[in-house]
Amino acid sequence: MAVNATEEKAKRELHSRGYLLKQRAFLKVYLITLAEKKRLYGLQFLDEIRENFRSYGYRPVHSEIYKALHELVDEGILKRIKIKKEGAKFQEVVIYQIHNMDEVRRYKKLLLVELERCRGLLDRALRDNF
Amino acid sequence: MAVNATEEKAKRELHSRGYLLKQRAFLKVYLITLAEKKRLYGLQFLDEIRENFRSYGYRPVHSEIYKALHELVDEGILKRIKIKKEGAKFQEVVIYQIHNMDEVRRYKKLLLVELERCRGLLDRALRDNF
DNA sequence: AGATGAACATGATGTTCATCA
DNA sequence: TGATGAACATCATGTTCATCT
Repeated sequence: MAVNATEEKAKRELHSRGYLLKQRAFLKVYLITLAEKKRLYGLQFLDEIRENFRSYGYRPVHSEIYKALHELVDEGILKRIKIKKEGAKFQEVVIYQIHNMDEVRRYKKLLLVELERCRGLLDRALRDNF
Repeated sequence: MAVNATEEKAKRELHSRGYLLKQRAFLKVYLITLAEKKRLYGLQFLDEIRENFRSYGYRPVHSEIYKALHELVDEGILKRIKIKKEGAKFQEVVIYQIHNMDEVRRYKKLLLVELERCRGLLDRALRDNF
């Protein structure tokens, strides 16, 4: 009895009191999906996401991206790979790749439910107020 | 040149950096719509909204409702009416009613656009990641 | 006890600074 | 200068306290 504490904690990472999804979690699904498709480093993830949402006016900041990436690594979902970047200035860069596919599936499943819940909330608001 | 400062300010009341709608604004549309339909006081608004979103797991807190109501009054959208509540304990209660219909329309128009933008964001995320 | 409201605390996010290559 | 990251600041929201009937 008493609702599973682990579950409660998981919820709090998604939202507060059941309102809309936190930005951090929203970004994390995108980072996972992008990591599945391409080999990118921090600021490239940022660019991709900004570009994707340009028309929506959504423009996340770089520190949020880094924090999200760090969390994904801590949770064993992604892994870090340091790479010497090509070009005139041999700069070191941190690439993120999928670490554990089971964890990826678990997280995405969670987010699918959550995104649909949020969409339901907005649909409801649109119906109720307009 | 330089985007209208008033407009910028209005945006910041809706969201931060273009991410999803803030709870405060979300609640405000509901409070307006409810005030159009019924004569309610603070905690009754809260109950109605909680009941409406029970199945979504969304459960706002009382202080947010009061803050939202106060803002709506400050913005000239709602007006306060003090009423002696019936019953054994003649308690005073604050009813909220529509104050300015033009302001109501203006705010709702703004929120319609915003809610649709947010829904677009979520739809996009669902398509991009699943 | 129910209602209103303010004060205060926390936590998510944004801004700025530091370091490295 | 671009990239990474941490430190720090701010602000939205949640928790707690005070007051009144």
